[in-house]
Amino acid sequence: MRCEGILYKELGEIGLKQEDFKTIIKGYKKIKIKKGDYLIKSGSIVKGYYILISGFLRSFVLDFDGNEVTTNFMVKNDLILEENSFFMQMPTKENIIAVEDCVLWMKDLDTFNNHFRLYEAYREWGRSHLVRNLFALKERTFSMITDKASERYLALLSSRPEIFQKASLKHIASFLGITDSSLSRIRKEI
Amino acid sequence: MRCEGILYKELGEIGLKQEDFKTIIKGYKKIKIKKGDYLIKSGSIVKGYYILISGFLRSFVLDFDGNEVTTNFMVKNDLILEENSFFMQMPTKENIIAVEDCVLWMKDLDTFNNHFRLYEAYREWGRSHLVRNLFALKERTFSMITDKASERYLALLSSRPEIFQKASLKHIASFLGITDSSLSRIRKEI
DNA sequence: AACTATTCTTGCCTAATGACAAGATTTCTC
DNA sequence: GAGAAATCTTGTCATTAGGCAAGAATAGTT
Repeated sequence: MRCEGILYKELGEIGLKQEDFKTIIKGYKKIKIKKGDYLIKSGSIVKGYYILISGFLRSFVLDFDGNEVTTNFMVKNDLILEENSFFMQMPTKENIIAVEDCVLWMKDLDTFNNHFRLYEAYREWGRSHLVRNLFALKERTFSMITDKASERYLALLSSRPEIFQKASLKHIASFLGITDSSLSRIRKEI
Repeated sequence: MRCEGILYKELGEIGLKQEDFKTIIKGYKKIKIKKGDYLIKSGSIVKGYYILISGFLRSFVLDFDGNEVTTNFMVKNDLILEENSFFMQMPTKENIIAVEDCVLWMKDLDTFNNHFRLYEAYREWGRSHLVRNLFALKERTFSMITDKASERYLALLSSRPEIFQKASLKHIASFLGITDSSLSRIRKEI
């Protein structure tokens, strides 16, 4: 099936035996959500991690005044994992909303833990995802400190151009840590 | 031995059998470094993760112009883990330098992987540390976007007061993402 | 197509922070 | 404890980005 290609791509190359691979694959359920639906809602406990088959998602948190601050965008093939809530089973502060209709693979914590215990290669895979997320976040924080908004804008434009096809400038601005007016002016300059 | 108290505190409560606990403890080597020494140097491959027994450390990266940007401070009991370099065995961009003489427990990757494979409780422990680090980093990034410098200063002052005893204002300023002059003015206001 | 809502741009003014440099203060070293 | 080095403060001025509000442009809806 076409959709499973993503799981093969993600998990097919990490050195699992054929049958173990099948078990792991079976642990995923396919789910669909509509544009505007929430995949994760602030205050709830995240029940699974996801791999995005198709569509586009945006995550955000609310600041003190209730304004949305966009924390990330997720495109096809991305792993969607709110670590703190998923692993600790605590209410999350994050919201993840579908910007377009989305199809995803989902795996719940029990299944995950089971497979994690059984398969070393799967553990490696999970760990490397966590590490990559951490690394990306560190880079983002660093960039917030050292680069000015226009530089962050250009960097994002060249590293993740898909975002600009699907997200509004308002949300991109908030992801960059600036207001939409400022982003508009920056774009005018360039 | 007094130092081992930290390991007991970290690892004693995670539900390991007595003998497994002993094996894990034995995997640590004690190391000492002097004030001004580097625990981790940019460009090198990190060979272990550490638990700080005593002393104070500061991590930083260099920006484009070669200026230090302080990324964190580490106090007694903290876990010191440069995930990307340790797990992926790639050269790190981070530097970690001893602000005071330090004593640490260290565990290398092979030993870690071994124990990680054998003991589920140890896996849990490692995972929860990664998750906590990620969470803290997310909070920091969020704060960089939503709070102004003076608020970040006050938040740091109340959440991690030890830092103000041991780090210079210059380094604290850079951790907060501002210049030392700005920090000086902020402190004057308050 | 007409209406509405949302997004995006722009103007004007203000606030926050940086850059640079000069002193003041503290710390370190011999 | 004298001198050097690093740290911290302060002043002046420039730059960046925000707040607010009004239009322009776009998308969504019936």
